[in-house]
Amino acid sequence: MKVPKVFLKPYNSKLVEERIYQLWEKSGYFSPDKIRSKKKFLIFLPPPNVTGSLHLGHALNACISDILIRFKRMKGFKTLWLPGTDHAGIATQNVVEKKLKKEGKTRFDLGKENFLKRVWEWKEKYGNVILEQLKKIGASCDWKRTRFTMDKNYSLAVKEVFRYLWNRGWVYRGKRIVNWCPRCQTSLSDLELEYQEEKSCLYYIRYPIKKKSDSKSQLLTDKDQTPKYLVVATTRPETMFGDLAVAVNQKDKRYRNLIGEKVILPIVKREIPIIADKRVEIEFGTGAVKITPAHDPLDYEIYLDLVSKKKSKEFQNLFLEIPRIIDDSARICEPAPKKYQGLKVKEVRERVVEDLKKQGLIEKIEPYLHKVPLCYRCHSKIEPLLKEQWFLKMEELKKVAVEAVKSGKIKFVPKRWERIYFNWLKNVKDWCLSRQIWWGHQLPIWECATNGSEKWEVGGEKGGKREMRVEKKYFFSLEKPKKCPICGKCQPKQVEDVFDTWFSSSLWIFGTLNWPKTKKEINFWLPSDVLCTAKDIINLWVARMIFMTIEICHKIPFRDVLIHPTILTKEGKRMSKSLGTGIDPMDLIKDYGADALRFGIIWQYQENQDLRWSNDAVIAGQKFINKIWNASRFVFFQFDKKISLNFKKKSLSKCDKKILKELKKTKERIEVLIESYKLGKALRVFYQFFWNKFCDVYIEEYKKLDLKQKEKSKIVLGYVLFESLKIAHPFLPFASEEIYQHFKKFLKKPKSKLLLIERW
RNA sequence: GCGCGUGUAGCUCAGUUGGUUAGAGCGUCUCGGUGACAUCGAGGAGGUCGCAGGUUCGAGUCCUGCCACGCGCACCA
Repeated sequence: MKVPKVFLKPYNSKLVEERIYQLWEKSGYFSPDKIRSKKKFLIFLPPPNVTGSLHLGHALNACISDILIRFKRMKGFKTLWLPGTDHAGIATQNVVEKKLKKEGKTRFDLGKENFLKRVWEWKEKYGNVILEQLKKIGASCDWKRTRFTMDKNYSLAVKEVFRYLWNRGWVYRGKRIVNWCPRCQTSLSDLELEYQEEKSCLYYIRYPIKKKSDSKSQLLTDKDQTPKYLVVATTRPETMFGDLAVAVNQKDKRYRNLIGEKVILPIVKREIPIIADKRVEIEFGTGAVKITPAHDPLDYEIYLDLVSKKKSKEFQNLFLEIPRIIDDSARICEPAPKKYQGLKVKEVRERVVEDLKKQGLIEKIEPYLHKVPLCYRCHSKIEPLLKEQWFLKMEELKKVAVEAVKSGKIKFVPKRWERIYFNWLKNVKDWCLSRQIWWGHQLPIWECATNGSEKWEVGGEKGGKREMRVEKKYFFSLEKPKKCPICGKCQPKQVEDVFDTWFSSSLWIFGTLNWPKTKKEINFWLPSDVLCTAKDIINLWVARMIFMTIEICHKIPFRDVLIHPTILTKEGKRMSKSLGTGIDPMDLIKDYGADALRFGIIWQYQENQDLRWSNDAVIAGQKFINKIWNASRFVFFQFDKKISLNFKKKSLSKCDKKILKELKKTKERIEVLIESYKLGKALRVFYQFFWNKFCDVYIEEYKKLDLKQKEKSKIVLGYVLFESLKIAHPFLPFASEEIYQHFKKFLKKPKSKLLLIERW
């Protein structure tokens, strides 16, 4: 038989990949609906942000999942790899805002409605780029089931989950120091921060001590007297206008007798008490801390303690109102002195220090290295501000999450990542759900317009004290209410805040399975088999999916959590687009082909270690694919007529028996390795078998056989190649499928139209 | 400060429960177009296995300490 013209050397991915992918898609076998089987296998694609484009990390993730899915599909499982995208609240809003900025506009110029229109337009245009890129690397997702976190049904799921949590009494409006991004103009959760080292200063400021016996305040700054100051060390002198007290440790002998006395806050000359708190570290700075409840979480807690204990009754009147002296744009505001108002925090810091110096109130300034929190989306400096936000109580949910992993129902692979998970859950604070951006799911909470009294109560456990609003003012409603259920007469307004984007992500498992419209799919599909993801979203996403899915569906979301390594640059640095250290997988596909890229990624993928990317492995992949290609050509040249792959044991030569034995061993080993996610090793085992055993040894020995034996052995030749193609397919789907399409023509009775669905 | 990970050939990495001469890919060197394959074949060079101790008949592998790099968490007044 003639070898078809397209079967030319060398292998050319450009002539193959698109055509083959269409063949697969058209066949419908990416969908589970076409597969009849009692065994099922489900993987959820971690939904990439609509702002995203594929990087090597995504590619690694996709390769692993695709190998598992393809393997299981060939094993006869009803397989579903469910894809989708995440609306990615802040990230997406920022992208569109940046675009607007180029037009010289802000989102406020457009107004909410028009701005959201623009975001939707942007999403429709660019939101699916990453999914198209996934197709290029061969991902066999069921694209018909592609979901988006703001689909109609998904949005309903968000509301229904919230209703559930609301009815459980786990949602409350609380006052707390939140991480505020002055650029994005929103609160952020602790997990949405990045930290950066910053060289700054520790300022030692003298707070004059008010004389005890004096009824009138009198500053003790006369040079003749021994000046009596309480020296406070701070990195943020500009916040001093918000000070309500100075705290010392009761065990600190230096200050013990000062507790209960008062100091004069410099510049504004306000009297504030000296209080005791055990959280003040004696060794740090001077051992005296200024307490600024509106701008520091620890200070706020100390404040709450004082208020709730009512121990310090004499200070009560000082604590009526917490002065907030930094506004939402990180500028100094009232009640700070007029001269500083409207200026940026950093500028005021310098000015305050200057002013204090003039008054001789700066004792010393030390250089100080510390980490400052940044917004993980726009990298602006976070300003801790006292704010009212919506919180979700974590007490019960965290128990659920801990139990699921501790009991072994959910396993982390490698196991050591469990520690990260448990550690976070152990210390987790209530989840700040509300964001002050526009792009996202608006909270289904409504506000009664008539009942506006302020009633707050301090509650919560130790270390997690909070102020909670207790009076009836807000209520849950799925739709716009016709009548206010609280007062019965007003027209309630929906709260403007939207959900933390990770709140909607936490419902991914069941939101994508058409809950709440139906429970059928959940019952059929859950739990999924493995979640393949990166370590940086273990808490942000994985943990939250675990408790949410168990709480809502009473089923675990997945059995295994496969944490894959991070792909680093050759220098061991993080790949980043902005630093120009990123490598675009699409470029590699152009240069070497998708299979070569997949080979390169999986070849370098070892379970434990972050990998330093090297293109060499992709080159090796290209060579290997070409090797398979050429070996196949050789095999096909042997066929002068259609054959069947059934051989008789009697007719086998010595080398036939040997290679068949090796094949069997290889196949079994690879199966075990794939099942335990050791894909890099599996690929190497196959590589060695095919190249060293099959090509180098068996084919060479075959050539030496006499004509009569060759006639019998060519069936073995074909059989081993066929089996090899099957093994190769999950790893190198395009080339193996292309070769199979040619192979089919030489077979008397080809079982399947596609290698994709050949039985492993 | 606490914890985790890593350190093996020029580069990227394997190395099972301690057991001969420490492996692969890429690169490099020599030779070779011989029935698929030069994106190939045959062969070679290249390693004090981070450092220092210890356990052992025997350590890349186990223990202790140290060094270097990376990461996470806490503190961050």
